[in-house]
Amino acid sequence: MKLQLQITMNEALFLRNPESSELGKNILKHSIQLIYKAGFEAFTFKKLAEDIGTTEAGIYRYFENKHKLLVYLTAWYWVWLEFQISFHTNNIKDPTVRLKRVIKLLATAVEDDEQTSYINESLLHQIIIAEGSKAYLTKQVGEDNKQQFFKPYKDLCAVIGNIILECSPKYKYPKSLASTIIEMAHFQNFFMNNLPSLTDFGKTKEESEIIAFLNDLVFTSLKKS
Amino acid sequence: MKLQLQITMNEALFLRNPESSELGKNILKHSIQLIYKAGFEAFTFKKLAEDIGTTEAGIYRYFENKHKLLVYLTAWYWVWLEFQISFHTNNIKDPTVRLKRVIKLLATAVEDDEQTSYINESLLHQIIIAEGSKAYLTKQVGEDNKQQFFKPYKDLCAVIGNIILECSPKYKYPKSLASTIIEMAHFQNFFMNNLPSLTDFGKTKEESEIIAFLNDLVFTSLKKS
DNA sequence: TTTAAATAATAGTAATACTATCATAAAAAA
DNA sequence: TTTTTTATGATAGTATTACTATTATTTAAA
Repeated sequence: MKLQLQITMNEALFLRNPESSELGKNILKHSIQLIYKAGFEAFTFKKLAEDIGTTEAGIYRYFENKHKLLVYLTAWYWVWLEFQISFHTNNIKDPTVRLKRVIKLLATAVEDDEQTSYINESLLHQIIIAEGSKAYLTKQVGEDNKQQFFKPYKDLCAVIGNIILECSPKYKYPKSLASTIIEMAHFQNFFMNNLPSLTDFGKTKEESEIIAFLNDLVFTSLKKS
Repeated sequence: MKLQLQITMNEALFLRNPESSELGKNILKHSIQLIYKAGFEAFTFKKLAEDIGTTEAGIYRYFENKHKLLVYLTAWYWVWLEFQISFHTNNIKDPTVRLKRVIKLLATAVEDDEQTSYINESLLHQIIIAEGSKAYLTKQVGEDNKQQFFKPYKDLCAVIGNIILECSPKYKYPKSLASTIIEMAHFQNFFMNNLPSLTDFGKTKEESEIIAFLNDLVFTSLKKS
């Protein structure tokens, strides 16, 4: 027996539910590997099909295009991460301890959790760092938003915003601080590894330093107010 | 007579210097308009050529591909912004006043300054907000960085980092805070206008609120240390 | 056992991202 | 002024991408 956590995704993100078949699961699994290896720009459905051993048309039955697939993967990640957060902060009363835990979860490379065999959370985390913003930095962001594609991201942001308010009820920018924490947990990681002079962690390249930076940033802001 | 400020760009960014000819200047001018209107993904050299009234091959004589053109535009913007910052903070002794001025310049929509007829700084600022990260969020970031394509961005970050240190010599994360300010000045703007629930400014959509948020974030961090 | 649904195999199209060639016009050097 | 260089325009062509459509075959459900 095995506990399987099933994430229900927005139906408008796919044509056929990829979690409902072997081919679908292979699409998720191999797209994560391919995007991770080649980057989103070089990633094509043709290469993905070859990788899986199916045809291009086969992929198109599941996803309209690669943008939708990226949005699907990012949405999946945010849902998963919100679950991780609620799991790991459960029963912690002190909101500052909870917020610290959140920052750590955001900024730490995840280990593949084996619960979902076809999603490698560790690779997916790396994809979110390097490609995640491309899901919304488009001309269709308004359309996509209307279809609720970014709800998981917004939900996570709201959760973190609420913890911030618990820490400091008078703080004026809980949501902006929440989105800042999320984005910076990823960007500082990308910068540290690729453009190190944009950070103070170029020497050590330690995630723990990003966590320390974010903790300092957040808790001095909250202590004051 | 007119004072013309000439920005010297990294030669590896182009095949032929676009500032050296009418066609080149047209490429810059129209690419800014097109990327602004259609977004970077939908932007092609063919459309650009049609817009200008030249041929695709004509564009390729100046830029190797559209990625290089985007990197060129972003690099140009950061050089220009650093000049704006040094101009507007000149003779201000108090580093906190200077840092506030910097935050304001980063977060404020610029007016087209007419000094450079073929570059519309206002549109370019919007492009940087929506497309700027795509210049470095690629698999080639390492290669591009070796060729110094991101030097203007890093220089600006260093300048801001130094002002931060002047404000607060013991602060431990000047460069990370600088890159956070730069990125968040843009991302909070994008979120405010496109995914407002990720911010606290969805109602008013005022840039002044972003500035207030960043000031609060930065100066509580610096006051403490 | 029939019927429906999913997949594989194949083909085809329009657009994208280029490269190459040659003629001509304009500007710089001789 | 003539020659030579350099930039542009016009045209063509290729490989890849981003799809859509059709039909046959396999698998699973009724």
